[in-house]
Amino acid sequence: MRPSAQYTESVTTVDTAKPTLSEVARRAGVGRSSAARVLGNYGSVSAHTRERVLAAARELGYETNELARSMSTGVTMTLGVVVADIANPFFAGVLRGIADAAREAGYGTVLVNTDEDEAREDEAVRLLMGKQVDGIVIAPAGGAAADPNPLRTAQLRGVPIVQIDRTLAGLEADAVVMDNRHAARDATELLIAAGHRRIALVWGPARLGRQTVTPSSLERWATTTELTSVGERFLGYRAALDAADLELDPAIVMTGEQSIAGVRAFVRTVLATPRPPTAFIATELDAVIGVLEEVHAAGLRVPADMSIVGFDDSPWASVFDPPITTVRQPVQRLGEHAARRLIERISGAGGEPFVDHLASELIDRGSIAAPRG
Amino acid sequence: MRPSAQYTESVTTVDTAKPTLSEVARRAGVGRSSAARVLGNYGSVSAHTRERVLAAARELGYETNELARSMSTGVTMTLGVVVADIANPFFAGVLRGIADAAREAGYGTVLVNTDEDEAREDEAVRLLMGKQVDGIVIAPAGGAAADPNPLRTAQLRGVPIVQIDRTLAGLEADAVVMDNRHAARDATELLIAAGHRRIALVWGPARLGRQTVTPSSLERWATTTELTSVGERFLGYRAALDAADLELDPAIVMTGEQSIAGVRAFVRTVLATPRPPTAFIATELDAVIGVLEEVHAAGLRVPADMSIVGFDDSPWASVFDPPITTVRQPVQRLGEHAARRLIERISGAGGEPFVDHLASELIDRGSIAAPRG
DNA sequence: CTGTTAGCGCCTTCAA
DNA sequence: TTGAAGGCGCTAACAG
Repeated sequence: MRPSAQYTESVTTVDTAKPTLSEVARRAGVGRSSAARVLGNYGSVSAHTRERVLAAARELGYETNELARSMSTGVTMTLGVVVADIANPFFAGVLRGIADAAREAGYGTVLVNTDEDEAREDEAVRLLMGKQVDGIVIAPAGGAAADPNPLRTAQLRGVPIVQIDRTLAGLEADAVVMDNRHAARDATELLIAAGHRRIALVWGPARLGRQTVTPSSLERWATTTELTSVGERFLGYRAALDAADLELDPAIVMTGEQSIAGVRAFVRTVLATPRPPTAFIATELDAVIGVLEEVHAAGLRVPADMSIVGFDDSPWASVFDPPITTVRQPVQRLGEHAARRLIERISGAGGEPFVDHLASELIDRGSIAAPRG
Repeated sequence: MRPSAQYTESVTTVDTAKPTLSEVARRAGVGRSSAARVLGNYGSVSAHTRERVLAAARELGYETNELARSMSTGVTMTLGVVVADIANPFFAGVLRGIADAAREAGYGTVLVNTDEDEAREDEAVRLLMGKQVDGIVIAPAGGAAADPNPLRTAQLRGVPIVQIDRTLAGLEADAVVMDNRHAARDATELLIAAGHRRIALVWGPARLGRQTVTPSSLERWATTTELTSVGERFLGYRAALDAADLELDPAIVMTGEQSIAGVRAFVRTVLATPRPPTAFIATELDAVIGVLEEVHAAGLRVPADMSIVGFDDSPWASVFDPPITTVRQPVQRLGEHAARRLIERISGAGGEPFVDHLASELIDRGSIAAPRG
């Protein structure tokens, strides 16, 4: 006969609903607050009551209602995460890092996708605020859209925010980003070192539009406090060209629609040119795929006829023939840093907002060779 | 002068904290319940009060506290999701589907990773229950570990559960899975049709261990109510062989450590055999990568020397040279189905638990050819 | 249509 | 050490 057998009847009765602290207290024959003290372990209780309460809790299968707890403590132990698309390996890795670091610190994670849509992003932040998350990790999509911007409001309300992957111009919040500028510069320099002089960038900043790249338009890019992966990669690319005294030819910097289709169109156009590039830097997964497709379709061989460097490493890149040289980004680490930073802020860490730059790694495989003739 | 200018002072005062329904009511000069009625839009209120309340809410930047709402309604409008690893493209896609379908129905999503660890899974379920989620989507890792299994307890407590990707033997809950058996059978038949007679399966069920595959051991697999992707794929493979009167050779069914390293070891061993297989079916992303690596390392050409069919399609597979024939699984759809089903159950839908099988698509590209002479 | 009165389950003074 | 009482912000019956 098991110790709890005597209670069997009431157990079966109660078992079907969620037992509350009061029920545990009653069954243990103690006051609610005593039960609360041992179940929430705080305050002090006699060894005797503690055991009685614990036993009662076990028998009832008691599980504390975090909602109620949050209600009275004002803390939910929950982090909100807002990203464009969790199906994108980049964000998936980041989320993994966030979730792990959060869990380690006892925090849960609620997720919202926005597809880079500002309205949905605002909605997402509002939702998270409604759920009373303790902090928010966000890859901000656009500028502050509405005037009473939910993100800023959240800050005002005292909810810490950590930006990832990008940075908003007017938002005074911590950020964890890749060191995209360096990564792109390294990639470009690797190609230059191999002898390339005409290196196409796929894709570059969409905003460049059709306008010629002037020193002043570039200056804007260089001096804004806003960080975008595309913008930074462009600047790194440019810096490398500058350092090598190579001219930046806007014709081989993709500025159109940022999609696989856009990439394919751009690559096809550029290859049909009198002076086609001898190498491509593909700054996104989709860019890599698009370039690979079109280069292949054009009957060019990598790296003999065309050199390629990609971003967003994948196991596939290494089994490719030839293995593709890529920039590997510590996505998971980025997520961990962001979560840890956020939790520090939640815990009251002060100080100016700062940007955490994570170095990525250039994995030199076999997709670069000297340019033809 | 903007309409709210007259309130500027109090706005600034209050703006820094989260305004409550009471404050809105006070400022609007109405009772709490009236404010509650318009903000929660239920009951009926005069147009006049409604406007006053709305105005006050806007001025204060009021946002309803979902926690408190949940507290009194007993509903959180939140789905819990438990998966092995969100960084895995399969689960990432599934999660995307879940999140989308959930959002559409007004539900939020909280995520927990388990790394296929049963203890962490139990912990995860408990956590979700603590957060009072309305339902749980789970890719169950193992058998019901502890006796008071959290998952079963959750069910007892009235929280609906939908299993995805796999199925637990004793769990009476809905499930949404891929039709792995058919997919594997189709893949195998495609190879057989191309003339292959020795087709290796990478990987197969780990449990097969070193034991010989006997009719009875197979029967167990076939009759259990437990569904695993590996097991089902193995059965599909076997069914295709049976139908073609081909013998199943355990030597070319991988049963070891399910990892890239395990795959490489297996492939190397099998290739060194007197009668190596002429084709590989790789049932996981990692299996595909491992096979590709080793086949390449062995100097074999695809598909001339070796045919390959993979699972878990990827953009990379199509830009590969040759493009890899793969089984594409509607991962996102799987997530959507699971979430919808779960929400139906939450909304009170009755009926026996049932299993929803999703068909996957065999994308025939270029990695299959007739076996060498 | 409106305000009053109770809770939801927990934490937290405050006396005892 | 322990219990009683009040409150977190909201919804929900209940009168008026």
